[in-house]
Amino acid sequence: MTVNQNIVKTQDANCPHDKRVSCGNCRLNTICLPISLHIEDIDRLNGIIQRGKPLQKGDYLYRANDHFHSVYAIRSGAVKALTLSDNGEEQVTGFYLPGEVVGMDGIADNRYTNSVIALETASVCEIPFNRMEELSLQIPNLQRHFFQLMSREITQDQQIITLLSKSSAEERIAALLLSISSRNSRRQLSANAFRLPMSRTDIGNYLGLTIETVSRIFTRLQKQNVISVDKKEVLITDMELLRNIANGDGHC
Amino acid sequence: MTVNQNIVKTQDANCPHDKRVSCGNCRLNTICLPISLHIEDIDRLNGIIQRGKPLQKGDYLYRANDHFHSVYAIRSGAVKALTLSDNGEEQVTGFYLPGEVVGMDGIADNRYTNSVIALETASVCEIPFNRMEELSLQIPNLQRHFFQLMSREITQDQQIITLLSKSSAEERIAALLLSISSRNSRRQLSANAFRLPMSRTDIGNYLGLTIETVSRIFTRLQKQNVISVDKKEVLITDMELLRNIANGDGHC
DNA sequence: CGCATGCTTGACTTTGATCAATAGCGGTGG
DNA sequence: CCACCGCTATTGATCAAAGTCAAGCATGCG
Repeated sequence: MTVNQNIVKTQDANCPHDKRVSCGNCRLNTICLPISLHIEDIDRLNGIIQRGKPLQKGDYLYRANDHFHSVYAIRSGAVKALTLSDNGEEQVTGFYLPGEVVGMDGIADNRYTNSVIALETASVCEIPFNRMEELSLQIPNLQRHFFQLMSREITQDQQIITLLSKSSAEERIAALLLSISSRNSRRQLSANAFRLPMSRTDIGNYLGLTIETVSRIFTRLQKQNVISVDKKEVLITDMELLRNIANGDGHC
Repeated sequence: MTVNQNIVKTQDANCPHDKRVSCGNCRLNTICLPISLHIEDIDRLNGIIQRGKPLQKGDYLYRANDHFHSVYAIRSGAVKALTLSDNGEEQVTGFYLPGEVVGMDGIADNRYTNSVIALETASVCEIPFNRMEELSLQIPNLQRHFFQLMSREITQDQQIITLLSKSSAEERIAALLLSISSRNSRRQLSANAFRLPMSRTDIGNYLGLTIETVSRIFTRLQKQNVISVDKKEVLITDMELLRNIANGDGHC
């Protein structure tokens, strides 16, 4: 028994896609769960959560126009969300990393407006929305938590709006790098060295730039000794300067 | 008595800023309330709603960083929401017309991230959020309604992201005109003739364009006989063409 | 009336898009 | 093993859409 538990523990620690996890022992629960939830309430929430087999790179988690029934917390890996615009081209609306939640766009009309695609092998926790709603009626903090989650999505989308509306190509790239950096450090990973899970094309699409511009900015930032890029590996060598660039003080 | 009631009724019909309104008799309740709410539940919701004196043009409904305690349904007039970006300039994040709800950005961190300012004389219904939450625990449809409201805000913000990321200046203006048009017709107003409540500066700020570009696009659309503009009065003369322009088929 | 404000229009500049060529890399099969 | 392909990324040359700068006009208000 003790031996078995040790094995499980070891696998938990080593494999980020391990299915045998509950919210109670999940390393990400400070990110995706409200801090003020009681242990027994966490167990009740855990009881409704479904964990399937991991998505492979390129797999859809769901597609735009699918019937909505769940939101999903990313457990490992990374995904992108994208909408089809009226004239038919894709718009990447967000990248989601472990601990973050996708799918809330589907609540309004009971259909997802985004498609979500794995950028690399990724596992997710499925939260059936109807059951979460029922549970929320009994656990006020859970209700509050979901209101907050959705509100945060709103404020983040509005930050993207500001970025697209007001910032130069260089500022947009800098802001994206800083966003990924801070989200990594929230998960106890390095804020300075990381691997971008998405392609240049995805970055360009997300930031409203062409792939050529993205590439040029990366090399320019590298020449300015702000970052060092090797394919998808990024090393931020001058965090302070990167912040200045993101805030538009790059050239003044 | 009968006479008095008639007077009240007359004022209701004539003055959109009249305070003596309840959700039950509000002409906008199909827009801002869930259809599936029972009459007695509407009364309970109405019981927590506060209606103050109207805002005058330029008045703040609340300011970014204010402590969050309420969301607001616009009853009459129009308001704009704006954030301050990191480098200090304003970004208009939305225009809100009667029946629409502002303030949900404040839930995440108990502080508003936007400021909201009246574009013209406007009256609002204040919905204290804590009391709405309590009521939601007893009225599942109300909980669902707020999830949907917030989800709709998310999908709308994502549409703006797509607009800013992918569309030309002309497409952005066309899309804004169509948005206002359809929101007007939802309130039984003309889809073709209306008054823009916001300035050219606000439009440019919202759409990521300079005021000069906004002005030029308006005159260009007018020369193409798509719209007719006189100051803030807009007449859409070719709805079909305007839709084509918004979808990027304007020149192909 | 004179001044401030908001809008329009014109001339010129700049940023990022477009077009095009090339390089690197992983997989596949002869 | 290496020749070939497909895909992604980089780099350069040119172009165009929207920004900037500047001037002028209309409106409204003390």
